Amino acid sequence: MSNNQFKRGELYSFITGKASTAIARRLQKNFKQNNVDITIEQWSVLYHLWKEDGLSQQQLCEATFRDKPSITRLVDNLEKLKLVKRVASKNDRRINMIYLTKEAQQLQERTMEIANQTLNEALDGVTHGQIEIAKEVLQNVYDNLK
Amino acid sequence: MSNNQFKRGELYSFITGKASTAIARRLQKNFKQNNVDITIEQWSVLYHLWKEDGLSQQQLCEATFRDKPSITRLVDNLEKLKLVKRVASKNDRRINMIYLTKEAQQLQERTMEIANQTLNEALDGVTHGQIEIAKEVLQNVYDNLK
DNA sequence: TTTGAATAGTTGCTTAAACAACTATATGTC
DNA sequence: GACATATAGTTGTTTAAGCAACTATTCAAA
Repeated sequence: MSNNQFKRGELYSFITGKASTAIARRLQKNFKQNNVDITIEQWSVLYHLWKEDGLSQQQLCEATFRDKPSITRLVDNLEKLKLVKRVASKNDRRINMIYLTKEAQQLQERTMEIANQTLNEALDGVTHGQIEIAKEVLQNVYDNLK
Repeated sequence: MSNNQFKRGELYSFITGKASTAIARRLQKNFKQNNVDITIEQWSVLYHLWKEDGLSQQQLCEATFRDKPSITRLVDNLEKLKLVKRVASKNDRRINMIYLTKEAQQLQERTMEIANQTLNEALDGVTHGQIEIAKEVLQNVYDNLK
């Protein structure tokens, strides 16, 4: 089934993802205002480590939809900030397991609160039903392209 | 009215905009396969100039949701590619009017075709009604944050 | 067991975003 | 007209994405 239901202006806005850009910018701003000095990209890596600590870089690639060089460099920067540590796997020395430091563990509650608040700001006036449909569409788009 | 209807995993995916990232990557790939050697960011600037040639850099900032340095550098690169020209305004010498070259005019039809095809790939299996609702939600989010 | 392929991660290069600080021109007010 | 202020654009710096080419380790097949 083929669709061609977008007028050009709408197409453009969909492609550029101006809504997700706006959310990202607002989240970054809210981090800054709360003296959380990390980027949202760094936060997105921590987010997955809070769910499961000790992921490999490869697993972080899959979780965050980033390529390997991007994760290498994000982990580099998180290590400089003393938020994670690389630990070579004993079974397979190609693999780096990434572990959170205590400092990073303490960031979880604070930043998740800020992220939730940001999402509430973003979704003000949007109904639950609308959100469900938007989620379905975005997931469908992602599945079509991955 | 406040919403807190996202579970964390969903929140994350919404914030990271993985759908729009996927569309952007696919569009870039499709450009490349068709030997269109521009970035999608450069294309997004050309897109607005095709709608109205001779916009100022400031107007391009507003149209593309970018800040001034971003537009300065995109126009720099488009100028290097000989796709646009800066022309100082006679009325107000602070202003650069950006004009498409013939080369850039010829890109319009080809690239819009690729963009439309890409969007069709992305939206395969999504109904018109769903798209309408998703658009509303994304616009609402954007308006809440701008 | 050696050789070739696959996997995990790194490095180099180019493009872009965000922010602050800057220059140049225009405007408005006294 | 002089001075403060606003506006348009540029430059410097840091962070990140995407791609290709690279190293190191593991695995598999002959």
